[in-house]
Amino acid sequence: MGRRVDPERVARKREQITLEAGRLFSTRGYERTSVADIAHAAGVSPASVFYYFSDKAAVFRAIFERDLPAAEALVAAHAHTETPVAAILDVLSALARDAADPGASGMLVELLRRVEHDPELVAVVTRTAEVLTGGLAALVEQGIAAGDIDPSLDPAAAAAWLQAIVDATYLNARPGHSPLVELRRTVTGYLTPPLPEGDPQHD
Amino acid sequence: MGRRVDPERVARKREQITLEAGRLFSTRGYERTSVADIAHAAGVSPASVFYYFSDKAAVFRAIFERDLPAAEALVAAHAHTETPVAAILDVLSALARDAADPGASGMLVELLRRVEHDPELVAVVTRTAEVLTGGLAALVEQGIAAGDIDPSLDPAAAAAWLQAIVDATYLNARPGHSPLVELRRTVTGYLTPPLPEGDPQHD
DNA sequence: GTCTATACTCGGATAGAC
DNA sequence: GTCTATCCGAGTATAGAC
Repeated sequence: MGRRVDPERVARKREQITLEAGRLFSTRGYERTSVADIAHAAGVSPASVFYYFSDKAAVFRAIFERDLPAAEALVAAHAHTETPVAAILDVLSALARDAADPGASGMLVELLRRVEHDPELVAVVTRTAEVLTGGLAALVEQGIAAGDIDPSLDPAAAAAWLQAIVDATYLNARPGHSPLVELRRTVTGYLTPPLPEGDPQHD
Repeated sequence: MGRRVDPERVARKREQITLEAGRLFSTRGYERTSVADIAHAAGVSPASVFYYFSDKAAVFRAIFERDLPAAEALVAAHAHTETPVAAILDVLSALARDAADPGASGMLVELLRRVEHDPELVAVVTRTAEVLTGGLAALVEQGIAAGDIDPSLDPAAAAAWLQAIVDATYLNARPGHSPLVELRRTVTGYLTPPLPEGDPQHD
């Protein structure tokens, strides 16, 4: 009658393997990281990795499964605001926070590479992306309604573009240099109405 | 006494192999593309590939070797202008032109991945990047001098950031969607002085 | 549950004939 | 120059002992 498996122990083991795998994938790349490498880093045997994961691709997917709750929390935290543009900047800054981390850049690159070959990975990341896109699009709509954002923008398209800009900060990450200033300046410049010659003040 | 090798023929063969390799690398990825795949696509044997290239990595590098003259021509064509902001937009539009090509996104990702493991590839692409950065930085300086660009911007940093925005168009590429509108809007918004409350007119 | 050992496949690169 | 044939190393995944 004793419990056969300790789900908490399993979760810890998976977490441990996932952590080491993430480090290796981000630095060496997916194909150049062998399961033996992961097992060695995690202090287990290759066979144990296959006990906790169905195959190598599943190890990679596990890294991104925890992004969904984080994205939901981020969006929820800024859903109700009276300053939509500031909220957008906060969300994007949070997303770009890790850009300075040298491994994060490599991880994004590997992700972009892998999604083309792993349909299950697509399912994992599109859910996260949809949450972010939806949240950002809603904020863009609020900004338009408040008159702070150019009404000619399509909210969904703008949200996708803003995320692409954040991704670009990862790709062009340089050590010791935070992209936050450029990011803020770019985003505000993109969202703000172009002030076509004449309506300078309205208060 | 006849010439033993026909350099033009060699160039054509290399070009042919490079072309097919580029297609395969961009869709399947570097590691998942075997030399046998490239040879088959080019209609030659694997051994012939190694006759024209020292190894697989050299085939990949060859794809980017022709970018340097293109970059030099692009920069030279816009070096002397009286409308620096328009020139910058032209240069960036040209760079983003290929973003519509499906596969171009994959190629960018593969490149970013490979540079971390191939020092010779770094040498190839940094020369191209330096040409572009130098040309763009010069245009930014001219724009500042002309009063069209915010003087608080650092030309070199701005040039690097502009290239990051071009990368974003690749990441945001979707079939049937031209990135040029977002690109123009984003770049002008970034470069233009922010008009801080009070100096609406100056003529 | 975790290990050792291994079956099986595949890819890069070379040798040598023509 | 271009081919066929092949060597060698590596990597995923599994079988089965403990």
